[in-house]
Amino acid sequence: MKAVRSAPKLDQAAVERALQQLRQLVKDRGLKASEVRETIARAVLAVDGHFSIDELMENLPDAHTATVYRVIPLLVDAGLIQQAPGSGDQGHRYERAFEREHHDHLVCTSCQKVVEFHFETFETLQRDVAERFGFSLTGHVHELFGLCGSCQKKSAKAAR
Amino acid sequence: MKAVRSAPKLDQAAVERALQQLRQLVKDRGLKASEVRETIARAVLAVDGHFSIDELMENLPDAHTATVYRVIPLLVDAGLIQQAPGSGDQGHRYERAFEREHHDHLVCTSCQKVVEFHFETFETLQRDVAERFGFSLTGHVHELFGLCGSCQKKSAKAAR
DNA sequence: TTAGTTGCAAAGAGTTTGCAAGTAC
DNA sequence: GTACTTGCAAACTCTTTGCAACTAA
Repeated sequence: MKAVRSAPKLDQAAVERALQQLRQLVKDRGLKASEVRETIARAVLAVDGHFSIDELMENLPDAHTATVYRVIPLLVDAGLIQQAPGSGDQGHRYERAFEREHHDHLVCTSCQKVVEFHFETFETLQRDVAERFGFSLTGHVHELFGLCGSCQKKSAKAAR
Repeated sequence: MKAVRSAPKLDQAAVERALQQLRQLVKDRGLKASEVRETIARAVLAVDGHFSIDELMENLPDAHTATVYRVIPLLVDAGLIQQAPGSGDQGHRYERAFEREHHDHLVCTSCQKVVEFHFETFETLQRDVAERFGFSLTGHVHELFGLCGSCQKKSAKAAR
């Protein structure tokens, strides 16, 4: 098992590879090239951690909300981003998926700190479980919740 | 590892125990007893599988939506119900938690079939991961996605 | 020229909140 | 009598959709 760095910044060549991947999908679907779409793609690739649509909009003063909502599914399908934990309660959250190793999340329920980890044993066992029930596994959500070290100390202090 | 039955029906005594648990919480918080609240509690306890607020409302012609939304968090805190997979996209889903063993979910992304399973090894490993990062584990979400046997066959057929 | 893309406004779904009337303690 | 509960309607947030103007191919 190992911790995974939050999201190593992509260099310019990597961004270009991501855009190529997006262009390929656009082409395959018979869609047209668009400057705005690439602007949005660049913006999501520039984010280090998790983001909501709202947060993303702050870096996209020129793109309109509806357009971003229309582009996001394309970026997901192109493998540039994926849903991140915390999605659901107030708006979905995303994180970069492009050139990023698979990982799961450990979230502090007090300070919201997120540790990302990769544990191959989980992956193997998950495939075993799926197989056992006749499923072919295509994905999973695995999030652990708890109190991080410093929040444990804080709450112990507060209890006194 | 073993499959978990969807949600063994609660007998009357069990429902009473659940209500007692709710009453205790209500008391502890200095709230007042309420008939409507217990009606809602009985309704959620009567559901076998997963449910949305909307679906629950159909069994509660007398309770108002706002009231149900106000009571749900209380039922969660009392340990009668918990969030279920599928929450997020269009409204939260819940399932009974009271006198029900812990389990994770395996969901077919095509027909939405849900298999519940319990695999102690996951539980153990999760605690290990949390500990390794200095967290004390309080909960987790673990959902596996894939195609169930019959949907695999169907999609194989369709591909021909 | 044809069909996808965008901005904008309006609509939608799910959920929350303010308020007045009702009720438990 | 005080404080919690409920019904009701309105407000709110996030997301989607219809439409007309624009643009890539």
